[in-house]
Amino acid sequence: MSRPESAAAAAAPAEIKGIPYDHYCLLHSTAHVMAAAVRRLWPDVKLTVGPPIARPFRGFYYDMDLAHRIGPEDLPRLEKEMEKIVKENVPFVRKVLSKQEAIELFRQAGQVYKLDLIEAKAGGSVEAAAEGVEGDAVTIYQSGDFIDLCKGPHVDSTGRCRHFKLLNVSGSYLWGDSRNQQIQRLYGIAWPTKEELKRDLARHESAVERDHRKIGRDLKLFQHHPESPGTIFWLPKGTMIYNLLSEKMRRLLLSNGYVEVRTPLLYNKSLWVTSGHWEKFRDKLFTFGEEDDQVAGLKPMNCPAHMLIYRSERRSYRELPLRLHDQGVLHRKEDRGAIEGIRRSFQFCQDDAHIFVRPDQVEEEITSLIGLVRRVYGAFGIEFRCVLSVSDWTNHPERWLGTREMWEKAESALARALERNRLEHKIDPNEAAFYGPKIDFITPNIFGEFEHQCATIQLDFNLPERFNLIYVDSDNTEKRPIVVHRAIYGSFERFIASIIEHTAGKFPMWLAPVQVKVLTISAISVPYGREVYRKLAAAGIRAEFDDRDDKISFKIRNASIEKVPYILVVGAKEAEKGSVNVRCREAQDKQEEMAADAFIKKAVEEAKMEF
RNA sequence: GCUGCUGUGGCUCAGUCGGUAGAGCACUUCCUUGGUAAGGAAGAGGUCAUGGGUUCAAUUCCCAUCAGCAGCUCCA
Repeated sequence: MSRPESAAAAAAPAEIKGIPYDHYCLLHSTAHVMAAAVRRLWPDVKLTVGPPIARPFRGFYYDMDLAHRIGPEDLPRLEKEMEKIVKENVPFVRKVLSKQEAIELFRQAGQVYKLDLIEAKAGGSVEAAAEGVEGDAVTIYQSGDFIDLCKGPHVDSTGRCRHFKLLNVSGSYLWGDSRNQQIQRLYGIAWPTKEELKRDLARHESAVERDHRKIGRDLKLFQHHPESPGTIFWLPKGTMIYNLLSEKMRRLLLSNGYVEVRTPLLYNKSLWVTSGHWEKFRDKLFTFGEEDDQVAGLKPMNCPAHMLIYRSERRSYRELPLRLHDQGVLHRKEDRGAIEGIRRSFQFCQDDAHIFVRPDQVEEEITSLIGLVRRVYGAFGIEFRCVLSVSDWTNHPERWLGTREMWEKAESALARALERNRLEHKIDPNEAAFYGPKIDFITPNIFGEFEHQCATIQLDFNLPERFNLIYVDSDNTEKRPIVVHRAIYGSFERFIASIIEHTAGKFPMWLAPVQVKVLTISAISVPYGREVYRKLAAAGIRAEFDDRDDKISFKIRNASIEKVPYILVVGAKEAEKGSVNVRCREAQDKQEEMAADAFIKKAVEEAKMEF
């Protein structure tokens, strides 16, 4: 390896940005190869940054500005050019220049964005140090005639970058800042061996099949219509899932000290002014009415309504924690490009609750919440990672309500709770809600990378202040409660999207919209089949009866595509014995004949809810 | 919202180098009564997203709008 920075190299970390070290080097190097190939085809290209990424899939991209619009049809050509560079097998050579030398080098090459990086003018989300600029020292890597500003590390030579694939092209903002111009971004993947590349490509293909939008359409769970863009029409089977989750959560919470409320959708502007939504969340509010004093808005959150309920009585310290659960319908006017199937829509519904606590109750409450999250996600086998989102008062004081002191208190309380529950977590500055810091629980995306925010626990010292909430303490003095905003599923819509993608539509027995499908062999067996179907229904099993005039193999194929957990085949043989022939989704090659009543008993047992 | 791409029967997709369209699945009817992932036949179904423009003629070319997709930005 021609990496002269021996000290640094010796202490190579196990992984960088969640990617194993060696793979990181390969991805980064392949990004250079891609950029070099782009420059050969379109010499006017001006490069910005091209890092390895862990999300939405493990790969790399390179952001670049060039006159030619790169389309999908250009990718094969570009890949050919990359293959040539790989064949040339030139080493990646690291050099350290002074700032002045580097500026001279990139100025001559016409790489203006690299100059911005060196001179720290990039701004946005880009950090110069990550690109190889540290003090007066500027690190560059050269491979053949291609030189790039880069901190490294890299593989030893372009010959290592043989197994790659370019995936797509899209737009991105210069320096990741939406106020800047749009440039082009090329995505790719790379692996050390052909087999690994093949496996990853297969994963990308199967991801399309797991996509909740496709499964939602195929299994008739939900649909969308242009007449109400960005919203969801829940079909009977999707509604079944929705209601089961809703009911299950309701029971879980009611047995954990919550009470449930129902609150209006529409409120006067004055409420939103009081809550701070008018100031900090205005662009997401759907509003009605022209004259200022008559303006009303659809709620984007339930919290202000719950503040009103809390404030409606004089509260004692003995009542706390007061936990108000609300499955109210929320509306948020999202950016059009942000809506995605049911995962993000204009209208949704959280398994929301606001918990009013005394300061001495915060940590315990959060601990028990973490327990509930673990219980629910464990039941589905969905993994999560935690992120502590905090405020950034230094750079964006305008984004937060209240005072810095309040925020620091809230943030350290959350950090302590995470510590106490031994939850590993990342800290994300500048990502807090406008009223308080939060712990988000992130679940895997379709590639298995942690991406989707579902459960959330948010601490709020601001709304109690704004709504002037008080309780009477044991010493008969008035005190201010703290509010915990929390959701376990997050939203039903988003959680269902995750379940669909996690299970690929093979819902667990208790959640499957159709649990059992009874198929008749021929017309003779219809009366017996109907009898079995009725018994199932009477036992509370969600069953369907397929007595159509079709061959059994055809009906089995259909039921299999619908991913029904149990298929019961009934013919003359079964009718005679009072049995059913059971075909299980999880072991389709093994069919088992058993007494109809025995199967019903087993199905009822398995259909019991799991948390 | 921004950049790029897409929009043909319910679904998946052909096609028309400008002369108003086709398949498979699904649907209806008939034949078939068949034992573990597609039996056969016939039929019905589309003003080719919408609105303009160019043209003798537009589903096809151009523009706009709407909707969707890949990202960016943002979030439950």
